[in-house]
Formats: sequence, C-alpha cells, structure tokens
Amino acid sequence: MQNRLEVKVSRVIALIDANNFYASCERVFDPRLVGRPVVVLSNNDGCVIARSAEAKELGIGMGEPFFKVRDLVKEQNVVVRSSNYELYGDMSSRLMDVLEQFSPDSEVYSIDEAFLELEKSAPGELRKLGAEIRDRVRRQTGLPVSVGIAETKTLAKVANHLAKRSRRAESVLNLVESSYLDLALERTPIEEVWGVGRRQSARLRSYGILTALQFRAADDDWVRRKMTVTGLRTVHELRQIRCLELGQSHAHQHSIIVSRSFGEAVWSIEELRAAISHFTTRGAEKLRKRRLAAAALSIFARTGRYKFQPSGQAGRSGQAAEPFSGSVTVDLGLATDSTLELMQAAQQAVSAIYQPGIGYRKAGIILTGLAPSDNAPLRLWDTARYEHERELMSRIDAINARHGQDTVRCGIFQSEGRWLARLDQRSNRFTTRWPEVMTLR
DNA sequence: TCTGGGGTCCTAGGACCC
DNA sequence: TCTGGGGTCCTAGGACCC
Repeated sequence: MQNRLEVKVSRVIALIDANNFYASCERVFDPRLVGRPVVVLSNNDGCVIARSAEAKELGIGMGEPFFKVRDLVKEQNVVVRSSNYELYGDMSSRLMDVLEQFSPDSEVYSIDEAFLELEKSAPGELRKLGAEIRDRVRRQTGLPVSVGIAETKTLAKVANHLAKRSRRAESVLNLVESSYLDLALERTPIEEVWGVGRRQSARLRSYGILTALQFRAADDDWVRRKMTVTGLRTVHELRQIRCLELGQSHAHQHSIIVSRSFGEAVWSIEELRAAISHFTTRGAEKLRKRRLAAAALSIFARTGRYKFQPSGQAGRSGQAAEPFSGSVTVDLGLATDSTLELMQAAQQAVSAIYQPGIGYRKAGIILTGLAPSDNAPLRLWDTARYEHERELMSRIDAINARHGQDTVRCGIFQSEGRWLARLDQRSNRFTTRWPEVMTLR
C-alpha cells in the first residue's frame, strides 16, 4: 500500500507537439513532398488547416479560405491535399504510443500533442531527455515534433512555441530553472499565451499589456474582474504556480458532435433527413466505441455564415434573407447508444426544425447527457426488445469494422447525396484500408 | 401601494482550444 | 462561385423551491 500522504516528488511538465502535423503525415507517406510547400484543406476543401514551413513562408494563413489562395498555390506549385482524418488519426495513436514510453502520467491533449509529467532533474538532463523524446518519435513514426518543458502547462506551451520558432531548429526548450525564463516571456506576445484568445488579447493590449511578461505582473484582482477565474489561473501558471493538472482525456466526455458543411446547399426535407441520418449513425458508433450512452440528442441546421440567397417563392422579393440557424433538442428519456432509438429522435427533430425555402449549408447532431453505457438505467418495459437491439448493434459494428463503413446500415438514408462533402485530393488511407496500402514495385 | 432572502438547477451564449 | 470540425469551461439569467 502506498502512503497517500508521502511528500510528492517535484515534477515538471513536457509538452510534445508535432510540427505541422497533417502536412507532416502526408510527407511520411510521400517523401517527394519534403522541402516543398504543402497545404492540407478542411472538410469540403474549404479552408487551409495545415501548412508546411515552406507554405507558411509563402504567406498562406491558418484557416484561410482556399479560394483566396488558389492563385498563389498555382503560381508557387504548392502541393494540395484534402484532409484524410483516418490516416492522421492512426498516425496520432502511433505518436501517443511512443510518448507513453517516457512517462506513466500523460494527457493526450489533441490529435497532435500531449503533456507528459516528468520527474524533475538537472536542467541539462531535462533537455537531454527532451531531445531523446524528439529523436525516438522521429525514428518510430517519421514525424517531427517539438518539446517544451516547464513547471506548468501554460509555461510548457510557451517553451514549445519558442522551441518551434528557434532558427537553430533545436526544437527542444527547457524552461525549468532557466535564466532564460523572463526573456522567453518577454518574447511571447500576449495573443500567443495559451488561454488568451483574440478577444482578450485585444482588450489586454488596450491596457498596455503586450507580452506574457507584462501579463504575469498584472494585479490579481484586476485580472479576475476583467477575465474571470480563467484569466487568473493563466497568470498564476505564468508565475510557475500549477493550477491546471493533467487530465485524463476521455475520462468523462460531456458531448459528442458530428457535423458537416454540405457540398451543395440542401433545400428539401428528404435530403436533410438523409444527412442527419448519416450523422446520427456516425454519432451512435462513436458512443458505442467509447462505451457511452446519451440522454439527449440535439440537431442543428443553418445556412451559410456569410450570405443567404432564398429560392423560389421565399426569394421572390429578391431581397437577401437573414442567415438562418436553428436547433432542436430531444430528450431521450433513458440514455441509449442504439442507432435505431437515436435515429427516431433525430427524425422527429428534423420535422421540427425544417423550413421550406431555406438552403441549408451545414447541419449536425450533438449528443449530451453522456454516461458510461454499463451504468445505463435498466428499462422497466421493453427489456427484451432493448437487449435484442443492443445485440444487433454490436453485430452491425463488427461487420462494418471488418468490411468497411456502411456495409450494413440502419434505416432509410442514402449514402449518396449532394450534401456529401467534396474531398477531391485525398491521399490514400495507407495504414487503415487494405486496398489503399502502399505498393512497392 | 407596500412586496425577503437564499439556494439549486438548467440553458444559452461567449470565449477559448486544436 | 468557393469560408472546417470537435470539443471544454465559465457566466448570466430565468424558473423554481422553501
């Protein structure tokens, strides 16, 4: 038995973050892309969501709409890829497997980054450990990563940013017991501090706070008033006071969202039903995979964010209508992970939300009230049917896992439709689909 | 006309993250 | 013409309770 009151060994936090993750994944499987500008596009080929260093140098911005850079892309011979989440997800789990070798305490923070808790040691030793992490990830996955080490998560983020930016391409920076700490904070503009977004940084700038160093020196009460406890925590973290502990990712997820922008506007209720059915199927699969059940299902549907041209009778006036956005929530009564039950609720919600004469550009479902499905309350009636349904679901999942998505599917939906996203330039799913593995000649 | 005080729970919306 | 998807946390305000 461990004595729970024993003195805690002093520990530090490392943040490991892949460089240009999606673009780097593409490079692992196509080395011809090395040294060339590469961009990866969002779903529907709408926005640029990843850029290689060369593409950044051309001035292509993060989140920039693709049509705005199309000419530049052509001129500069930039490689363009549609997003391939199946490939990136698989590469992500390989990355995390390597990181786990270095510490039992880790938090997978996003698809391409993780925090590791490390035992504190001499600054030189920590730096060496960081370099070893970087090198092993490279050897075992082919991915380039940067490592930042510090006393708190927020400072580890600062360290990681600076490591990425360093011209010497060291890609490892240790700020624990570092005489460089203050200078590092001075070189970190306020908007780059983790937790300070566009809104707050504009406000802070108007008060003359331009750097992380100045923010660290701000008065506690003032920060609390202006930015609530969230802002105060960030300031404390910059002062090496740990406020944010490592979380267990997925320990208790609160919601699941499945949503897509449509390839073309959707006007009819049949097409909207088809799309929502598709999202609901994906959502139910996510639930079962994570062993969760949902107590409520919401759907939302909206027009484009930027303008909206009404059609037919609604557009007769010729005036542009306001962008429309609506949502409907259905209480499921008892938590469920059954595609059939969720589908019923979703269709009910579609009927409630649909309005003719609106060109929907995006829709989605949100599952909430999540709880482990093993703890789901027992049904008082219909127990036999419910058990039967669960059995059916697990068989369908097994078949689809083996033979591909939607080999067997529930209900009425067509898997084709104008609402499907465009993905014109997707690379092969090299690691997860047999027909797409690499062939060597 | 006058009209307490304190608590909980829920939801919508804002801000942030990658 | 063409602008992603999936999450979290916090707060304010209303409904409701005693």
